[in-house]
Amino acid sequence: MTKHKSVIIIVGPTASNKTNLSLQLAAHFNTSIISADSRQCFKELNIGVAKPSQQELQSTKHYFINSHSIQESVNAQVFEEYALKAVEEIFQQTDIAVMVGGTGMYIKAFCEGLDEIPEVDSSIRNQIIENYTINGLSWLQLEVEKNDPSFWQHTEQKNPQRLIRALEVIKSTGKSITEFRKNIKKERPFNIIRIGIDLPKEQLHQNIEERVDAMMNNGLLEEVKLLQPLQHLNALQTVGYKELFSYLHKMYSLEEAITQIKTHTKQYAKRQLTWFKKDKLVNWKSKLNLKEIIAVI
RNA sequence: GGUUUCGUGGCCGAGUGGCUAGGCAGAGGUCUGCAAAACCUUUUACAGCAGUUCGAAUCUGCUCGAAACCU
Repeated sequence: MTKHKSVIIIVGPTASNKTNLSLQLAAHFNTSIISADSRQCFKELNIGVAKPSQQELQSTKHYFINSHSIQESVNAQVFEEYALKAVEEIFQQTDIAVMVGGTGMYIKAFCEGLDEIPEVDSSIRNQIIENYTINGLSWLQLEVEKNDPSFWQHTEQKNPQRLIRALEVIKSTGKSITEFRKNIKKERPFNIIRIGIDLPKEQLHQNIEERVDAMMNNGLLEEVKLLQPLQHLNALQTVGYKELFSYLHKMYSLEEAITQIKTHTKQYAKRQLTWFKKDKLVNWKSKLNLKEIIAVI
């Protein structure tokens, strides 16, 4: 059975003009766009996450943009489910869907699926986090070593997020998280075409600096001030927001905060590239040439 | 002109005879439910010259440079 439906995924670092390309593609194929971005899905975040403009959002249907609240917990599994549904919906109209985004893990979850792990009761999770907050990393390390020694041997032992995850799974299911990790890539009922945008580093850095300046001119600081009461939320541990919270706490000057945003955005872009370069199925392009990309498809 | 204090890697900063300071930035990387997160690896020093010493970023002298005060 050959698959006659396809999802075109545009990946690449932040500020590489992916949004623009995705809009052109969607217009060309008369289809919709699924955003694969862990921050643009939040309706409360606007200027700092470089969303498409109102006009662009009206001209093309976008999924996973403004679809969630920063109060909700959004993660790779939520995205996988949401995006698969969206694709199904799009395929009722046409044979091609466009996905665009920079969140590597979300895209991986969409393409390959995640192993089934039973949902963890939030009270278990909260208790672990509370204990960790009070007793620190060494407590977490001891707990994991005691409860799940096989996982402990093979994990990043100083990475609290991974340790918390392993601990909550074994406490809630009685089984090690390693038992759930089958590493089976799910087969999707559609083709996946991956296109990566890779600009020269100097160009990318220049784009980033210009975009940060533009965000400030467009009122990012005002947006951040309004969100200040919620700054503890994970969704606000975001480049462009956390630095301005620090500025508002007088930890450094506005000028320093802006420099930090630029630096952190460049670091983020580098991490994105590291992730996507590992994916051998990505077809890399250095120019935003629609014809060239359509030729690949 | 004089007195004093100081000069540590791209930046901040500890060290006052022998033992990797550390942080930031830079470079490279990891990744199955917080991923714009979290974590790992890593390059670059002791202003210069001469001296004391087995051994000097650390002590002495001179030179250069900076700051403060005095005239």
